[in-house]
Amino acid sequence: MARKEVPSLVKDEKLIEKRRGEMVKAAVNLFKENGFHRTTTREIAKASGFSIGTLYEYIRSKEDILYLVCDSIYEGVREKLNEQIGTTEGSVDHVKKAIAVYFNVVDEMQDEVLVMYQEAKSLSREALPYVLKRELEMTAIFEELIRQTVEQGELDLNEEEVRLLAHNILVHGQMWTFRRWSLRKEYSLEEYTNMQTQLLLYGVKNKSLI
Amino acid sequence: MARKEVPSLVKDEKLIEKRRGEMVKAAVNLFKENGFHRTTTREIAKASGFSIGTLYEYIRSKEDILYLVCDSIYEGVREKLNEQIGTTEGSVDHVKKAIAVYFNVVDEMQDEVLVMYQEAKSLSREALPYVLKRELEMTAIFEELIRQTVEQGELDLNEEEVRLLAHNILVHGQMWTFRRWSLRKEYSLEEYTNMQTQLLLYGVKNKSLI
Amino acid sequence: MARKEVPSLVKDEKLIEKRRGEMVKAAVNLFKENGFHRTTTREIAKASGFSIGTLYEYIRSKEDILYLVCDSIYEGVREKLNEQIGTTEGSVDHVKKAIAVYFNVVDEMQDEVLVMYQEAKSLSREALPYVLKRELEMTAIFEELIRQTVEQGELDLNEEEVRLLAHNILVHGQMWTFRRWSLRKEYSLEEYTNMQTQLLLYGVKNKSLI
Amino acid sequence: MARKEVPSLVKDEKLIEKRRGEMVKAAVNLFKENGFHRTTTREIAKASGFSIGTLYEYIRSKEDILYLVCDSIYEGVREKLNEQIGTTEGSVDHVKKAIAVYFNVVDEMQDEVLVMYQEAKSLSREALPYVLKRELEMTAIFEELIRQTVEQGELDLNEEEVRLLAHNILVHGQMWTFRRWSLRKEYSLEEYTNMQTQLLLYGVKNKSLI
DNA sequence: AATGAATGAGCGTTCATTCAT
DNA sequence: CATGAATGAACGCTCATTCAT
Repeated sequence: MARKEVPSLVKDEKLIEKRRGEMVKAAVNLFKENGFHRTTTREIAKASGFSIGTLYEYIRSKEDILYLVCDSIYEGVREKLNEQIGTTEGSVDHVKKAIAVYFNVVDEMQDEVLVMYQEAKSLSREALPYVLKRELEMTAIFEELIRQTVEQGELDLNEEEVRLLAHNILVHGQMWTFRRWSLRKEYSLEEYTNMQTQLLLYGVKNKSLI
Repeated sequence: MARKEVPSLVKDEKLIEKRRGEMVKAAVNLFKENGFHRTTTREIAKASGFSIGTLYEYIRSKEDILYLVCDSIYEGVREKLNEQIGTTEGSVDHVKKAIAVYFNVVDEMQDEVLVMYQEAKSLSREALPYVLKRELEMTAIFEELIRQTVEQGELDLNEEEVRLLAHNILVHGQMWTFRRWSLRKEYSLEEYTNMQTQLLLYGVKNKSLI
Repeated sequence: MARKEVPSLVKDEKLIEKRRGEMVKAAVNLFKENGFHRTTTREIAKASGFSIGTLYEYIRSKEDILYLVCDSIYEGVREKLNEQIGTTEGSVDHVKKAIAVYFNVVDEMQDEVLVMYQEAKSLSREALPYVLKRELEMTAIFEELIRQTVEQGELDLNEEEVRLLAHNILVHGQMWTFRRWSLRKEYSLEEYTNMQTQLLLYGVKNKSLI
Repeated sequence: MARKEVPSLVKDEKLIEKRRGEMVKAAVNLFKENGFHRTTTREIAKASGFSIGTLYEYIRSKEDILYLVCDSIYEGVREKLNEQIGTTEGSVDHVKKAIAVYFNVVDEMQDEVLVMYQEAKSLSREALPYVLKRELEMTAIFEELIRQTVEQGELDLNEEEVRLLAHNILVHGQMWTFRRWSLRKEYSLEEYTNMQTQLLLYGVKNKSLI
């Protein structure tokens, strides 16, 4: 199960790529504003600069657009992540760096990320697994990094904790977009990143431990 | 800004309360299954046991129902929380207890919680603040508890960290519903609660600290 | 398998009957003119004096209208036939009478009959059998009449021939509508009836028999 | 009024003939399966092995294809008929032979015949007469044959009866395709041919005559 | 002569909402 | 207070046809 094939009536693969890119871009903006259900296919066509007929030359259904949007956003996030993280032996510093990079990417693409997490539920039972797969792939990046750091002896976590920590990192990134109505008022991205990194890795300074 | 007033054509306040309760109950079940947009007012009326005409005697628009649903779910969570947490001086044990209680409540009402977080975005700009307010109230419960624990000297956090920790607790509860497709496979609620409590309060056992 | 149930959102059975009657009437006229596929649901709604929304309160799909149209036409033909033929012991005179009555009915309802035979093929595989059943019921009326006449000893036919003759009568009736572009130019209904009756029952005066 | 001229953007007459032949062949198969209205021009182009653009180089509109299809089917039936009947002086045996041949041809081309009679009504008022003309030409073949047989003194029919009998023969052939859902269950082609020939020419053995 | 991307009018259908009873 | 028939704007989608290449 790699990526879902979305059939098109147009034959030129290059053109498909290009046109779909334009459509996805327009769709993201509209979904951002009004959500998937409140956005009409005509609006998407118009905002992409195509007729409704042309839109349907490149997709089969409105839901295809949502899938392409989700897929494209994941791809965007992943790409930026890979660019900036690179592969190294694991270390706590590297994990911290990765968290910062990830939070940065999420911040840059906050609208897209928000759209994806809020609308993905509208995907059909057929398409959903492909998107969840992508989410797991992203989690896996952090899992691997943490696992290596554990292997290097810099962190002390069992396998289950590794996975949960990776989950938590992902979620805190998403929350920066989900709850921005609240978080943005209180923290800058840098503050949020520093504080969450601190809490994620060291927890609360806790006198009861003593 | 307390609760939003939803006007009704019916005068009898008792009746309004009762009927709306029935409508909300039916609506939650339908939203759970099909989401807000895919649920029709006719379906809600039918599932509530009323005619479509009667439905509109008690609300003005479909969105009113969504508002009432969100409000009612928050109320449900809050009620259960208050019942089981009570007010005490703060202590780390008390915080742990509260986390466990909260995660439990979220687990019991997982469908409702999911509905609320996924559909609230469909509320109009007018209604949304009322719901976000509710979210802040819930955060405040944990903030207060943590703040007291800090005051008791059992935790060492500044005000910003108090708020972020409260926020994180909330988020990890929601995450149990949001990401259940993945988490449920790996952990039981108890495991999840224990591990998250551990990570939230003590962070990762971290040799680099030494 | 009696008649196909066509669900309606409206509860009042009397009203359903009435409204559907109006819709069918309007639809027949439009189908006559433009055929089923070229007629839009909006045209049918308008010609019935309803909004498009009201139309869909009484039917589920455009095809339902076609089914109701076919059903209603068969019912019309059958009713008129039963009214005028009555049940008697079979006799050649009675058969002749029945043919004349049937041809008359077909002539009166020629537009409807034409519509039915030309458009029934557009019914779904699910609905078609119900309509074919109706056709067989009509054939059965003539079969029975002929069979009785054979039993009375006035005609000499085996069972297969009885059925084929009944079938031929039906077909010659339909032919009066199908090929009216040609037949009408040459014969009046009375002439057509007389000549076909003659040919059906006595065949060609045939010297080679001698 | 011979055959309708269908303009083409292509000059090469040979090529037009060839390409249209391929298009018609593909179209017949598709119309058979789904009817004229449910078949798209794209499907026809694809099934013919051409692009949609090329299709429109050889016809002006979808309806042109229907006309060509009908014309081609008539031509096919006529050709087969001429091949096998030949021209002779009329005789009852010859008429019987012609009926058998015609029923055979109709049986062989039953799908095509069905398509033609069911879809011809979708032709525009402009094209329809050309197709009806073809039908009359076919009737004329039988009229002539019967007329000759009358002249030979083997049958006793006036001119009107000649024409009606020819009509009836045509119609009974068509009915073998139209009503095959019923007839095929009861009779083989041979039985049907024999019985109809019997009834057409000799009518019912009728004791009331005596 | 051949291609196929582009077009947009028009289709069948839905559903939140109203209002006469 | 309760009902449910009526409404029509708006939706997702199709497909015959055109025309630049």
